[in-house]
Amino acid sequence: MASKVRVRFAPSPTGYLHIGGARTALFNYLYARRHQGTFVLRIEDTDQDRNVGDALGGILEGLKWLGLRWDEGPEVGGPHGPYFQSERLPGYAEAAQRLLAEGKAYRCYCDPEELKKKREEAMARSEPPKYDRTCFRLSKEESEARVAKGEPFALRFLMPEGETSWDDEVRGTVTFQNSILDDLVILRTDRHPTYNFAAVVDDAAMLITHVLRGDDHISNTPRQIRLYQALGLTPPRFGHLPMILGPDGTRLSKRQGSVSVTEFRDDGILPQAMVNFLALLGWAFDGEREMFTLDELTEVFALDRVSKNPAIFNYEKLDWMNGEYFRALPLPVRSDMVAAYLREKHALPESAFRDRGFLERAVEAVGDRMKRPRQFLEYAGYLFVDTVEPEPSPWTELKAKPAAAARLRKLATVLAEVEPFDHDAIEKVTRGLAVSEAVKAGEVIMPARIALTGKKVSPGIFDVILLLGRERTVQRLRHAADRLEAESPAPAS
RNA sequence: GGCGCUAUCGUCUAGGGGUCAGGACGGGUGGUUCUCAGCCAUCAAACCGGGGUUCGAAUCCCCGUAGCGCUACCA
Repeated sequence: MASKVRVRFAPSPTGYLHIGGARTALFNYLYARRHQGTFVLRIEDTDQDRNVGDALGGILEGLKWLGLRWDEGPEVGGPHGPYFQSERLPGYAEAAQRLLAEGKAYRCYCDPEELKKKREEAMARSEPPKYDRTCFRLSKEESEARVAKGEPFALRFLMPEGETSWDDEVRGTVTFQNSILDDLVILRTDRHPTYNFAAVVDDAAMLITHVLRGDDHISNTPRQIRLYQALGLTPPRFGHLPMILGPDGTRLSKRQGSVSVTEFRDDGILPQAMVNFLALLGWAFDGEREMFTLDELTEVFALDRVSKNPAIFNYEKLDWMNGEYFRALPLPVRSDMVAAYLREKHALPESAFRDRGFLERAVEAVGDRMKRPRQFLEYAGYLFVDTVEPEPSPWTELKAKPAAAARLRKLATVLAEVEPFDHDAIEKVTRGLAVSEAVKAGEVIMPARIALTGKKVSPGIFDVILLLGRERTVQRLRHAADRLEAESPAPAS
């Protein structure tokens, strides 16, 4: 048995948890749980320029919402902390110093602006934009002299000759020629480490055994492996997960839809659905079964079933899956979610849905028409207003039926008297009216639906009537009849 | 430009020398029904191209092509 599995998710604090990051975190979490390992959360905040206010909050919030609890990291601590790179600076400096002392790194005094210019020129000449090792060629004396003078410098790693390859957990053997790898900067002028260096030092210090990350890191891997070797460390296993692309086939961006898990949450997506959907992006169980809870996923997740090709984010399928989970929720839970939605969006005055019993009955009536809380008002909005203004198309349709007004009146009359005022009795008199009118039930029901809800689509009409109550039902039916007669030309006699 | 990765229905994918190439989303049709949703049934929809290897290739190999990624004192 190899050493205990330790994996990590290492986001930089950008303020929100990106969907791609969430998938990476999920796969790491699943791998850890599957192997009774440890899931570490580490924050890569070494770039001073990019650090902003509450950059961490959104990420922690997103992970918690998805149910991905980390075993070590911010808020929970652990034996390999601190878990913020900004608090681990001495470690990087020490490691870099060692490389410098061993001749595996060298000081570079080049001006970043200058380098950038050179790089662009090289690109223009269509040559590989590689650092030209100007400072590597400096004599030891000169280099020392310049430090002594207090000249600022960065530390560069001296990339060895040869080639570097590794056995990737998802792609098999990957090989890079070292000649195309740069002498990368490991310590910046400001004494902060760069990403590749910090990641290596930390992954080693935190005893990470498997690095599972996005495909976009694949060309960082040979550099990191060389860094491990230079530091006398054994590299972990690497596994590169396929990218998640937007519908247009390029990197997922805001232009193409939501990209942060918080946005999805605020849109009424359930964490179970998000987790399930994300798991299926780049991984499959057997190609048949696709509904999994987080716990079920931890039982069956396997890296050898991770796909190699990039996956396009399919918003429709997420929506479908969300519906599956949402409909399965107990009524009170759905009702509470709808209430929370109405409150947060100020979609209705608070008083309109204060009656929890009523709201719950309305949610029940809407039933599986709803895939997300925000769809509630589409199917039940007319319950919370004093008068309905019919939508133009149904109203026109209604006006085309000469007998409609009279039937609405008759329905109003029977409903005004029916006892008890319950679902079965209402259904009985309504259908009875259709029989006595010698028409199909729909000929009574559809006009009633339009009169009562203003729409062509609604929950079952008897539920609507019951919810509206006798008073409002009768009033709306009569009002619609009045209006129909007023707007129609007088019938020819 | 260089380097790397990838290539099965529109999308997510299963399969991995002999299959009617399977499932799901989305789409079509029919049924249930007061509409819609749901449910049930059903249909259409794919192995990037070219060369090999082989009795046989979507599957293995090579070459193209395409897409994506990386090419920073960002992560």
